[in-house]
Amino acid sequence: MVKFKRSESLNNLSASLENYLETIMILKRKKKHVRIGDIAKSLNVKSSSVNIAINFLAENELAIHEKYGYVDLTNKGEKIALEIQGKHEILYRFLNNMLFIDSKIADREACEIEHFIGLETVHRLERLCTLLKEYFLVKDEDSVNLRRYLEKYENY
Amino acid sequence: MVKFKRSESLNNLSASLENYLETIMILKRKKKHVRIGDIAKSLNVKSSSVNIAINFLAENELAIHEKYGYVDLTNKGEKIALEIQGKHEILYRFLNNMLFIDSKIADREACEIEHFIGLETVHRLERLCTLLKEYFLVKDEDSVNLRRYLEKYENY
DNA sequence: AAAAAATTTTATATTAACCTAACATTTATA
DNA sequence: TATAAATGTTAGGTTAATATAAAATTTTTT
Repeated sequence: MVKFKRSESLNNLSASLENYLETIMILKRKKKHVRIGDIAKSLNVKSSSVNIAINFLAENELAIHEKYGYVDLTNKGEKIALEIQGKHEILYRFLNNMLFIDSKIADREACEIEHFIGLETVHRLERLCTLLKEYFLVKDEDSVNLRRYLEKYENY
Repeated sequence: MVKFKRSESLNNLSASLENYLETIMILKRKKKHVRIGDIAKSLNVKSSSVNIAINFLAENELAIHEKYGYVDLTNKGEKIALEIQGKHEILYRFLNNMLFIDSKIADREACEIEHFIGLETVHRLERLCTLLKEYFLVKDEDSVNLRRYLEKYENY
């Protein structure tokens, strides 16, 4: 029964732990009170796995969890969650609105890439999107043409 | 002593195994003969770890490895390695030439993202780069201006 | 060619992230 | 309110991916 043992100062979280933080935040927006089981269902893992991860986050002051009670984020945890969610959103929009990747695939890829891309990079990506929309995709027709051009190699 | 046990048909490789394939290919271009130790040095892991991974790849007909001898790729292994390297290259160029991300950071991020982004997505990304260069970054000045615009939030 | 050095392999250990199964607690209901 | 159902927790496994240490093999040097 090996659990989480990254006992040092914990300056950077794993993709998995980042996902737990992100999921708590998303669920909180819908349900107000988040429980271990909600997180498990949302992430498609067992509640025992969630329990261990959340307790680890709680030990590191990123989440709050009373036994058999609700799960919440600390300020520090929420800050990180918001950051990741921001990355996800920008990546998703780039993939879906600019590259016209199918929304399910775009979401899946954004969900992975968000853990490996720096804040500076996503900010620049966001600005590139804005710029392209303003100066390059002026008319609806432009967007249709871009899509047509990008999709040329669809059946690779 | 738990080793790799994904004995099923192995339709998709882990990021780690993809990196081993990619590394073998890159080293082969420089040295002709690749040894376990070269891979270890290149990936900053111990040769014992490399040994286990390469033998697993060999069992799955992606690499060739004679005891105490050289390491090579099978055709199947090379095909995968080329695919990943292609993704890396496109991602790197996008990050570095379009978003003006520092080359070391761009390389590091490309090296992670390459394992999570689909072929279709990178192909569209590549085409977007081509298009932007042709129609949007016509003069050198355009590129300078784009860079200035994207770097506005450098100190976030 | 024998000894020393370097490299590779094997055996064992560690860690993150999951799992199953059994136990504990809370909530709902008969 | 006692019991059943649902939910949460704990204990113990499994796997991928690494590590360390020691044994095996190859290469180099004396």
